[in-house]
Parts: sequence; C-alpha cells; structure tokens
Amino acid sequence: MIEVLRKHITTRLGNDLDHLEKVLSSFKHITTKRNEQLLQQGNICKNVYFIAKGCLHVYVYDKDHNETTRDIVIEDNWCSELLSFGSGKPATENIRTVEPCELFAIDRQSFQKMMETVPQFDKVYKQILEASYANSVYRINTFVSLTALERIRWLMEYRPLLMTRLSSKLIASYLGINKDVFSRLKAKL
Amino acid sequence: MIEVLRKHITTRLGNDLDHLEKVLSSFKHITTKRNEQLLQQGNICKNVYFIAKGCLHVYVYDKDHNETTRDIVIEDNWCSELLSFGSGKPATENIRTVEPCELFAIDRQSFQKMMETVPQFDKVYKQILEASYANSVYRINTFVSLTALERIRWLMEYRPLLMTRLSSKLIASYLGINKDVFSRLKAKL
DNA sequence: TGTGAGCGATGACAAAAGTCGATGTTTTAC
DNA sequence: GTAAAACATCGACTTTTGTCATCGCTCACA
Repeated sequence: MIEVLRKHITTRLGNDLDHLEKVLSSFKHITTKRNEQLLQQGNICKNVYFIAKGCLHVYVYDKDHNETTRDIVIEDNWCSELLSFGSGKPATENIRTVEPCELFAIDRQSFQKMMETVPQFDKVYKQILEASYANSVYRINTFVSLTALERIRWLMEYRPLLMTRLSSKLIASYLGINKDVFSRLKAKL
Repeated sequence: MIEVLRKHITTRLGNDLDHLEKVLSSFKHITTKRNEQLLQQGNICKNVYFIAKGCLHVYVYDKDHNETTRDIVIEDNWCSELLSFGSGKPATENIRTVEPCELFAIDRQSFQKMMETVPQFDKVYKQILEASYANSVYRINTFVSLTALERIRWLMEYRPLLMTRLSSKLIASYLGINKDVFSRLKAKL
C-alpha cells in the first residue's frame, strides 16, 4: 500500500528526493471501516491523511444541524483540516470515512520533524497546499457561476467517478442541493 | 508605501528575515486608477500583487456572460491567479481594480530568483498560499451552509468594511445573490 | 429470516431566488 | 456644468429550489 504514496510523491517531486524512505516511514498506515470519524470539530486536527484507497467526507453543520459538505476527497489525494493542523487551533470541520479506507497518516510532531530534518519535505507540504487550494478555487467558481442543474452537469463531466460511487444524498450535499431536488433534476437530464 | 509591505512581512515572519531589503526591491510599485484590468482570462498571470491600498476584484463569467465573483481582496492582502502564476498556464480568472490602488507587484522571473537566492522567501510564498487557502475554505463553507439572507448577515458581521465600501452590485455578486434580491433582503434586516 | 433503518423517487405545496420593466438617483466623462 | 451611463430600488411575475409526506426497495444484522 505504501507504494501508492511513494509513487504519488515521486511522480510530483522526482526520484531525487533525499530521504524518501525516511519520509515514508514517518507515516502510519491505518485501515478503517466505513463511517469512521477521523476528526470532530472543536478538537485539534492531529493528522494529515494520504488516501491510498477509499474516500473521505469533510463537512460542517448548518444552523439546522444538517451536514453540509465542504469537500469529498478520493484516493491518491491528501486530506486534512489544514488550518487546524497548521495552527494547532480547534478544527471547524469534521472528517469521516465514506468507504472502508487505506490511509497514511502523519501527525503534527512527525510533520514538524520532517520539516526540520528533511529540507525537501517543504515541497511535499507545498504540493498538498497547492492541490488543496486549486481544488477550492474550482469549487467556489462552480458555486458562484452555476445553477443546481449546471453543477450536476459539471460533476458528470469533470468528476464522473463521484457520480457512480457516492450515494445520491452525498452528491447532493457536495453540490449544495437538496436531495429531493437533486433526485428530480437528475431525472431531467 | 513600501512600508506597508515591509510591515506585513515582518509581522508575520519576524525581523530576522535575511535579505528583507533585497526581497522588497524585487517588487515594482504600481499606482492604478479604478477599473483597470490587471489580468484577463486566457493570458498567463505574470504577477503576484500585494495591495498596499485599494481593492481588487477576481471574477469569472457564467454562461450568460455575467461576471461572477470568486473573490474580493482588500489592502494588506495578496492577490493573484496563483494557479496560472505557478504553472505558467493560461488563467481562468480575471482581475480588475475596484478602486484606485497602490500595488506592489512581483513577476515570475523575480519570484523565481527570490525562491532560489533567498532561502526564507519560501516562507513568504507559504504565507500567501496559506492565507489564500484559508480564505477559500471559509468562502466554500458559507456557500454550502448558508442561505442568501444568512450570507448577508455573515458579511455584516465578519467583513463589515466590505459592506460600506463596495457597490451593492459587487456585494451581491460576492455573495452569489442577484442584485435585486440583495436589495430586497437588505431592506428586511 | 424477518424487521427496521436508510435510501431514492415522486406529488403537492411553500418559500426563496431570479427576471423584467419602470423610475428616480448618483456617478462619471467630456 | 451637463449629458450619458451606471446604479439602486420596487412591484409584478416566473422559475427554481426547498419541504413534507408517502411508498417501495434494499440491506445489515439480530
């Protein structure tokens, strides 16, 4: 499984990364069932997760205590509540597994140690941050410029995997649409 | 004016930043009128801007060619189309001044040179990226969890300056609300 | 193997948001 | 200083989205 992570890093930073094995060994392999809570808002986010297999749900609650989806992240991607992880302040978001997962987790201490002892580890962090940022910019732009129906079409075109893999309820939440409305609009396509 | 930028950097990274003056001198001071186009989608984003004074509008077009707002950025903040700036690919977003501005711009070559010659410049970039990311996470969460009226209340509470400073049209666009709807909802408060 | 919880679809209705045209006001450009 | 353009608001109307109750289906599991 660690192969997936090794490959992820080397395809982005090349094979010349010093101490790659040292970096890899600072990650802890975690196997989860579905619906496992990885982070609860109010707690400090202790880990950054690399998803080797499976799918994570990052969500917050609206005023009626409904879950609303900030992001859904699939394998070969990084997931965390970076703002809490970076600052040590309480998280404002929740993270939960959607499916059984194979994760590689690095905690704050190990992360810090890597930052200090492996000069190029910086680049790994930069990669994570840039990818997360890119994703959120796209996401904002779909919200401000597309209607519900257009967002469904967008998902089918650019994230077709999510359409087949997730429950309708989750997809609707990801798109910021009520689940009943999603059901009706889908029938119209 | 460069004082604003110097202060911005030192309050975040401390006074011990080597070569601070060298870093500062790699920025070009730009004075603009309002409604000046700084970036057109399709072009490569050549600069990262620090806003010493004024306000920038980052926008895309929806299918009816209406401008929709990805972000509005005010003084003491950084603004760019980082994805294009970082990759050298064409920008998908437009940037324009909302007010007369005092900007400090650094182009890709200078940026690259700073990255290579000033080890700690990395931290400046990290700061920019982290702040941009934090902002976009908040923004997504307001879109997925709040109604139009709640978003207006949110803006009044957390960005009161924007409420008084921008045109209703721009605020509405920032909040992802039709301008007529915004006008009516505002009256209801 | 039954049963209860959760899911997805749908109809009827309610609420929210968007559109359009009109009007008066403010701002901008010359 | 003045004309033109852009802006803000409003009423009437349409469209979109949300809510609620219902029903059939699946699936985990006791």
